Amino acid sequence: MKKITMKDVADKAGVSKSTVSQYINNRYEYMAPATKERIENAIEELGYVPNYVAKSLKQKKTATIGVIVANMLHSFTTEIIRVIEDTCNQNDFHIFVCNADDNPEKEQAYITMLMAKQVDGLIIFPTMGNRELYKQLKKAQFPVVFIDRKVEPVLFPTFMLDNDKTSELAVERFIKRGRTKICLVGQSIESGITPRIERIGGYKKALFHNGLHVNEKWIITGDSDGINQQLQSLWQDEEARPNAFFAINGMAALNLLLFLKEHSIHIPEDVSVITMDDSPFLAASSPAITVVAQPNSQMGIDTANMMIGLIGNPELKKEYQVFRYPPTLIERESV
Amino acid sequence: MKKITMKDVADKAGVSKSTVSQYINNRYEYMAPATKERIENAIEELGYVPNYVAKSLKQKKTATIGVIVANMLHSFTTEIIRVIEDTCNQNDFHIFVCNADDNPEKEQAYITMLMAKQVDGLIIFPTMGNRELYKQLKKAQFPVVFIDRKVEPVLFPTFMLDNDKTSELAVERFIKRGRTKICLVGQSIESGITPRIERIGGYKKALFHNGLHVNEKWIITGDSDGINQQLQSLWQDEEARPNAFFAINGMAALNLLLFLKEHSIHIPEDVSVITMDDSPFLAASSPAITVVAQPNSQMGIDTANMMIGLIGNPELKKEYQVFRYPPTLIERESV
DNA sequence: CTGAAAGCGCTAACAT
DNA sequence: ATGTTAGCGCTTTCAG
Repeated sequence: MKKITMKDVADKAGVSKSTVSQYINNRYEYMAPATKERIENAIEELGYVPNYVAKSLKQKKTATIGVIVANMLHSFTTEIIRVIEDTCNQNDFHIFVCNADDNPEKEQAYITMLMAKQVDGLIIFPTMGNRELYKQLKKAQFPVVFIDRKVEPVLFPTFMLDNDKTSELAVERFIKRGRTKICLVGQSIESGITPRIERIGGYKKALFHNGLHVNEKWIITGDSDGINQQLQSLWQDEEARPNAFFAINGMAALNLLLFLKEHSIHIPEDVSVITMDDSPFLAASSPAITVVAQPNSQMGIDTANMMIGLIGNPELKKEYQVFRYPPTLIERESV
Repeated sequence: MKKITMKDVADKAGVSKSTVSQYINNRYEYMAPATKERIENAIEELGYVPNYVAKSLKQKKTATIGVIVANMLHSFTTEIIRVIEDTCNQNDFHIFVCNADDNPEKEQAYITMLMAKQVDGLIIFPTMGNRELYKQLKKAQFPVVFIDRKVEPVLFPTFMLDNDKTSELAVERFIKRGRTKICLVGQSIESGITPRIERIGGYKKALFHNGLHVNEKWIITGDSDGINQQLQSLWQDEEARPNAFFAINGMAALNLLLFLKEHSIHIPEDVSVITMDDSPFLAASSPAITVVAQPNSQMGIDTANMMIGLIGNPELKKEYQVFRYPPTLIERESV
């Protein structure tokens, strides 16, 4: 089963390749209606599909955007990918999604691979471990947009949640309810991932503004095991027990919920809980969990549009501002 | 910022393009060490990245596999994508993921697009709406593998859950607990999506084998609204009330859980619940939900390996068997 | 309105 | 051990 090429269509229709090319690219202006029809039929009969690889080579553009996500098992991520895909499709771009798994080496390998594949631009949830590479991309004036996390200096347009506000929303909700012994639970901040650091910063600021002091013991970060152990030991000391928990991401929320369940600590009677990254299950669970949600769709749409704009006019500014999005509190039953 | 090509490297190293090509493709056999080093340096200094588009055009293969998923917001889907990506990467293939959104037209557009991009093969979660297209792919002997759903006749290797067994596991667990008024909840079966149909079939068989009769009112399918309404009206009639619910996918589970919550129907005191598609949240909720889980990783690995095998030796058989995977019951607190 | 021809960046015989 | 050459399938001037 030989591949059908443009030449086959041209031969069958009795015209030259270039005329077929015109047809494929919807430039019928000066084409005789009869010619057009003959080409149409030939394509139909042969089942011809144009070869984008050849087209891309010639045009030096692929109409595809590489998307490198930090963790694609996260619903936050998939929701954003989905709107990015929609927005790109509307503008005749395709996206090539890669999962860096929060691993800088994988990220680097994917960036190189996507460049080799000649993508027209890159949307990245940066791992924070490839500053040098980002600089090179900037020097090459390659279109890049960051989302969710920022890398200093801000070489590329960056779209992020207002993480300070996020923590403020949670803390003030707890205070309103009269719970001031507030514990924050999150994943490791060792690799310097901005949202985590900013949310902790925002938590401290919010406590301060409300005249509460920061208890370092009430800032728990780590992997599943680490979080669990710290939760355990924190709970030993009855004096030190918090009466409210703010989980700053889905994984931390899970560990927290599991811990509370195991120890038969009741929500909201014993402790209040607010988590981030809404999931339908959080609304369906008992009690339904109050969350701070982020405007995923808008962030995805804006990111994609910025990317498309950059591809159209790849003149990068020296430095960029970070675009911030306001979080919202979705009140349910856990506070 | 001009793109660096192989010619630039060749000039700089004082060799010909073909020698550079040899180097790039790790064929150093007959290459003088000095030459190798000069090329190495030239590449380094120039920051040369090979152009895969040109390579693909020449070699008539792209080392990329297209993956068309039915719904990428589903955790079942993302988990499988992840292992497919890993398996492909280990074999030096890349994957291009597209989200058909359970829409046959989108699926068709993506198939055409991916063919145009010259992918070497296609892994598809089929929407069931493109039988003709599948036949054409078969006729062209194009490597395709189906996952999750089957299309009759089985033109391509197909990897699926043993859906009969799935329902049997749930039904028998309910019976063991003494709950025989078992209601099944699922999404619409109008478009003929196999897992849904098979799970309903399996449910009926399991009831029959256990001497229970099938009550059509206890088979609820539809979209969120539809499920909700049917649940409402079913619950009106106290005589007809089931005492066990089997939700055959994540979305149905959500609707069910929400309904039970709203009506303060307690799990497991009032009704038993088993759902499908495990999610960490199901383990953390109160009560923790018993689920029937599928071996996602194994299915993904086998699917990817089959695809890679097919690409290596694209001789499709006339017809294929369906590879079935056994589900497992994860007992928690909801039965 | 249509055709001829050059070339995108790379690979793979085939020479040397 | 390295260079020469002929395309891969398409687009795009430029002629006619």
